[in-house]
Formats: sequence, structure tokens, C-alpha cells
Amino acid sequence: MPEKNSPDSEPSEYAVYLRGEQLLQPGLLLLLARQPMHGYELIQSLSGLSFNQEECDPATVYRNLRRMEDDGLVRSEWQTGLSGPARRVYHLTTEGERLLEMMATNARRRREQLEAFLTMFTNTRLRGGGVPLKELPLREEEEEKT
Amino acid sequence: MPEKNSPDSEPSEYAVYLRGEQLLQPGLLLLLARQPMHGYELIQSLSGLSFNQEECDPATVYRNLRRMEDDGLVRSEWQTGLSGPARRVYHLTTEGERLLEMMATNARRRREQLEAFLTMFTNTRLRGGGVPLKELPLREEEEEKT
DNA sequence: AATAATATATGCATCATGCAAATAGGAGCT
DNA sequence: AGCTCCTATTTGCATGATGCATATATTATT
Repeated sequence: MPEKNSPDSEPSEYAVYLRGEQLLQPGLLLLLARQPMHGYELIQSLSGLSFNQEECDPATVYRNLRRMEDDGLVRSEWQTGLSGPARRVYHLTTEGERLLEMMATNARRRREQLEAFLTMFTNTRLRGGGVPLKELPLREEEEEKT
Repeated sequence: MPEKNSPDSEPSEYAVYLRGEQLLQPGLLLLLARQPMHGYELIQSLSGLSFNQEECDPATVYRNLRRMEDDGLVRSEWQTGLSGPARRVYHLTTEGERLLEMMATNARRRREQLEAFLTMFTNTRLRGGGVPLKELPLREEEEEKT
């Protein structure tokens, strides 16, 4: 677990969460920022979010929640007495809130990067010329600007 | 729409490249779309790109190039006679061009996802009054229902 | 000769993920 | 009672990508 990243002057322990490019962990923290939930509910809720169309693997979700709890980003209590198996209800901590904000900052940065990539892509003229869609042999003379 | 995301109805051969959230492989293909280059040059060029501030690990770059060549996205020829060690000059193939376009589509989709996440984040009131955005002290009564 | 820069490649440990499967409580059905 | 399904969490295992160090070779510089 040796981290090679920044010297521990700030919460560099967060680097593990900030370097990721996916939105699973941010989505979990964001949902928990709205209201406490248990894992199964989080999985279902994530399926409805527009930024997470991939159906989440339960194992990944639960393991991430565990790790986040180990890192003090969330806390959990067992909720029994209800129908079905016991549920572990997670809620966000202040530290998790801080990380969520950093994730948002990170998301803005990645959005800029994607923007830069797309700009450069648009300005690059591909040798193929047009944009042949898959199995679309229809190929007329499109605008050839050069 | 909980559908399996598959922008490519093609075999999942490309899925390996499209699922990634990082911009290393797209960056490599984009650079090669502009002009043939060898690995070392690609590493240096990537360092100057605005969407890739992280300095690339040579091993990762070379291994990615190798894999891309195995998958027919790029091809390479040895270039000798120049000063220094021989260089393996890569150039994009038609297939690589197709994938690059799919990566761009993918990047647009991820941009939308980031946008959606950030929108939801902005609309979420954090308990801590963490003031994620400066000067937004507006705070209404937040009702918690049991 | 020693060193540094160029240029590519390999070995190894780590780490996160996907998939499968185990465990377990409760509800509904025959 | 048996059976199945949904809920809910957890663990095991293989895979695959990455970071880091290191090895190799060529050329220029000191």
C-alpha cells in the first residue's frame, strides 16, 4: 500500500479516490450526501442515475463502501427489525463530504480534459476523409473543405 | 434505460479501449492520426498536451502501443540509420482511425456524464454547509422525514 | 573511459474489477 | 413443509492494467 503520490502534507490518502476516472465512488458519495442508504438501495439508485448507465456489480459496490468506511468517508449502522435480511445503512461523514467536493473539482478538471481532447480531435483531419458510419457504404461527396 | 452500453455493435474487440476512462490511448491514437511517430516521441508529445498533464510511464506507453499493434490499430516499422538507437515508428491504420472516432464519441458521452454528475452535485445541499461554491450562503429549511 | 540522453523492452508487485457463488432472512405459493 | 423468489451482504478467484525498477543498446558529450 505504499503510495508514491504527494508527500503527506494534505489528505493525500484521498488520491486513491481522486485518480479514478469512473463515477462509481463519486456517485455513491453523492447519493449518501442526500440521504443515508444501504448498499442494495445504492445499487438500485445508481442504476437510475444518468451518469451511471452501467449496472453496478454488487461486489464492487459493497467493497467500495467498505473501503470508504475504513477511510472514514462514510459510517454505517446495522438496521434490523425490517423485513428481509439486515441492512447496513451508510451515511456520509464530514470527511466524505470534503472528498465529494474534491471529486467535483476533479470532475470539472476531467471535463476540461475531455473538452481539450475533443477540440484537438475535431481539428485533426483524418485521412479517411469523411466519417463512415459502420456498415454505411453510402458515401457521397460530402463537403471537402481543404 | 438500463441497457448494456455498447456504442459499438461490433465485436467487443474494441470494448477494451472504449471502456477506459483515461485519455492515454485516445491521446496516442490522436497523435498518430496527425503524423507517424515513435514511442519516445509520443511520450514527449503527450506531456505537452493539455488533456494529459500526468507524465506517462514509458512502460505503459510502449505496452499500449504493442497491444494496439496486435489489435491492428497501428502498425510500425523500424527506422534505423539515424542517430541513437533504432526507433519503432508507428502509424495509424484505418481500423485505428475508426476506433479513434469511437473514442471521440465515447468522450462526448463521458462529458455528458460528468455534466450530469456535476449538475446533481450542485443541486445537492451538503450538510456541512461546506460552501462548495463561493458565495452561496442561501440556506433553506431542510426537512428530514423519517 | 565514464556519463548522459535516446529508445525500447521486460519483470514484478499491487490493485481494482468482473464473475461466480455462498450465506441468510422473509414472503408467497402449492 | 417444501419450494422458489426477492432482498441483502460477503467472499473467492482469475483477469488485466498500472507503477516502478531495471535491462538492453546506440550515440554524443565530458
